[in-house]
Amino acid sequence: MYLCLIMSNLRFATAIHILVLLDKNRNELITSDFIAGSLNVHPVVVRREIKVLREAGYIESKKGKEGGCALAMEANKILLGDLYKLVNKENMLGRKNRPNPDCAIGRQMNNKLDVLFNKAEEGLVALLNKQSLKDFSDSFE
Amino acid sequence: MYLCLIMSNLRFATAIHILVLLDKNRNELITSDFIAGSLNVHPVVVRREIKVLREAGYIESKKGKEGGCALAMEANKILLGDLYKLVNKENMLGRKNRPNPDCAIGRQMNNKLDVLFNKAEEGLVALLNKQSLKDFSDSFE
DNA sequence: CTAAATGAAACACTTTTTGTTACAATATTG
DNA sequence: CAATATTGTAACAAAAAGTGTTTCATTTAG
Repeated sequence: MYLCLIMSNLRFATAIHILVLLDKNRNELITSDFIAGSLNVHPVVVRREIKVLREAGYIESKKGKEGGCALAMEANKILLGDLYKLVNKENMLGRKNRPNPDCAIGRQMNNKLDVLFNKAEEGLVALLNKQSLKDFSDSFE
Repeated sequence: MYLCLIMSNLRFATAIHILVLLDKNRNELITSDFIAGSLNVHPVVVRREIKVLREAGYIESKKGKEGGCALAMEANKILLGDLYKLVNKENMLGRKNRPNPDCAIGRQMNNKLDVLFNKAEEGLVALLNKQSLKDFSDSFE
């Protein structure tokens, strides 16, 4: 398991933005250019995140002219904690030093930090999972 | 308030390592060189973190020959959630894009994310605050 | 005075993250 | 079938964040 405690990238904000737009435009195919316009980033950045969301089963996309993407799940089944884990999959664990193994404390430190970080991660994900994409999206006017 | 969800730096791990060493060597002044040896990093990196811990009142240091630093508080008064906030003070809020203000969704997004991130941060800090430096330090053999 | 330590600034280096270009593949429309 | 609009992806460039290092002034003990 991994733990990310500092949101040092924009991926969670980007992913949730994409999903809200798709939820607000159900029954339509939305292009990455349109999403990029709302997010104010490059369309390729959007497509990168779309790939992750698609592979996780949250959305599906259609290639070619008149293509675009749409939600592939009910919005109330998409939980924000799961989304958080998804976009931070690779580097979830809090970063650790490589302490001196000759030091009695240093030797044990990373195992202790792992325990601490894992507990924190579980709590955080559980907390975020109390809210679904639907809850979040419905809070918009 | 701020929220950091991904631990993309080593500062929390470094700060907690320093504090555990000081707790395990109470009644002694520990040099940044000694700490750096245990952490396996440059002494200046240690002194940078020591400055933050000192200004927060957790430790005090003595200059000059035979100098060093020591805990300035009881270890059970130092809560890990507070420590987490301290080392991530500047960039705690999850990072956000700068969405297009002409988009009805984009316009509202960052306020909504702030609410979400603040709630998550509070929960995370509360969870970490269940553990003090003493609890953590005592778990070492 | 000398030695050992902190304090702090400045800069270099590395890693992470984001932005951009380019182009192949695919599907729709006429 | 040709033209067009779109996704998908790779490769690279640029920017930002984080860490490492050098340097030196200051302080204190002996």
